[in-house]
Amino acid sequence: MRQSELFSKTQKSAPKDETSMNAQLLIRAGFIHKEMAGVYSYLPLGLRVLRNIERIVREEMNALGAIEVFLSSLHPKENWQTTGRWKTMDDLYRLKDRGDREFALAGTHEEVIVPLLKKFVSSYKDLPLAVYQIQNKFRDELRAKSGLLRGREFLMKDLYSFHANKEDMLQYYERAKEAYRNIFFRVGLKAIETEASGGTFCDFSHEYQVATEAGEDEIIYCPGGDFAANVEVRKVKEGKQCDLGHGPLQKAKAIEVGNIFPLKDKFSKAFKLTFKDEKGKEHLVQMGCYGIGLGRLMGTIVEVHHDERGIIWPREVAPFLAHVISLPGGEKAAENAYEELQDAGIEVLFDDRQESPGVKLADADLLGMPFRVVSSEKTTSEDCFEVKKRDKGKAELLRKTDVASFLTKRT
RNA sequence: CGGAGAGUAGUGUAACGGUAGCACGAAUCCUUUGGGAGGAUUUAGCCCGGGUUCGAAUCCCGGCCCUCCGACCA
Repeated sequence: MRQSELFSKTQKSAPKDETSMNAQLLIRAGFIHKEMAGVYSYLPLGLRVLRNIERIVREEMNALGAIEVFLSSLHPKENWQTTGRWKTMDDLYRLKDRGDREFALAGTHEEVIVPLLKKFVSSYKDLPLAVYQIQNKFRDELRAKSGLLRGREFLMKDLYSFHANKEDMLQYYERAKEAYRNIFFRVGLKAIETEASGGTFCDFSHEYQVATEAGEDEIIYCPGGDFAANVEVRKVKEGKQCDLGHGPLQKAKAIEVGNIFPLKDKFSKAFKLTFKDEKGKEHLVQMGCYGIGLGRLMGTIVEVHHDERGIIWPREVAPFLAHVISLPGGEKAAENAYEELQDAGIEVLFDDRQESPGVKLADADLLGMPFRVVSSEKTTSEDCFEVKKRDKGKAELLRKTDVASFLTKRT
């Protein structure tokens, strides 16, 4: 993509009210636009990041054997009355149509997926079954905050699994953990699998927590990685020695980027979602549900991967792998590099704008592509390009023909 | 929802109760070009509604809205 054709622009200063790093950097860099507190639009570069996160999540969900659907956002009030949450879910958006008929705006989708599956699930032969979607959720947060970290409207991947018995559900639950670990690793986050409360749903759940001061949760974890719990479950104390000799347990603030629940029959009971076994006997379906907030994930990545100059996107989620910068004397070679790198299958943002070198280099740091490829009078005279990794201090001169392989090399 | 702070141009920031100014951005032209370049000309603003006052960006009241702390939170 040519930067001269990109309508979003960078800002030198962040909006004065934004104190959270992800909001400051993503707004300054033109990735997102705030419509109101907790509600954001995604601009071209931000959308590319979001789509990359979605792609990773889809790949891992599909590998888990889950099937994608797209459920409605407007829900009949009756479904929410059936589970009792029309009254009890405080952050549920409730709305009326012109005839005063009431609806819920999707805050989550158990109320839709469970009754939906009643239509299709009746036999043990229909199980197990796992469906997921990537879709907006709406929650009437009393206090939306911290940029993309807590919104009123946000993109979520929600997976629901359905099983003939609890053992099968718990087995799938373990496989889902594996998928979640893969997802967080691929988006460049070190997520700690954390024991957490099951809330009103079940005895326990697991959260995926990324330790950072920007977080609003608190976890206690073993530095050796064999135990972690949200402080809400109070099973252990900070400072207690780890049983396996990894030293004292530590406390840290963290962002919850994922949460998985062994629901059992909580919702299948409410909607009477049942199946008949081999002998014709009827049982409640056992369920699990598994969520990841994708916008929050993007915000978390920025919280963790940035420096004083801007964002440092991990490779798999970066909007483009390379940022080709055309400086005076290197314009023509830059054009060639733009075409040739794309021909080699590399996604390139090409800064072809008529701006001073200082502006272009500062913007490259702010936007945060993993590689910066500079073409100038100096590099052209040596038949080279200057290549710099965003997270490394020094640049190196590479022969033009070596650049593509250098960028695609996994290091 | 409780508490605190803030709303002035696209962004950031000034102005004692008395002419709304500066920087960046944007536009035009000239000169520049390896870390947010210089000159000239131009563009654009007091969150909304009341009140006090000769006069309100400024003081008072109400509302809206944003941020932060807390509470809440699949």
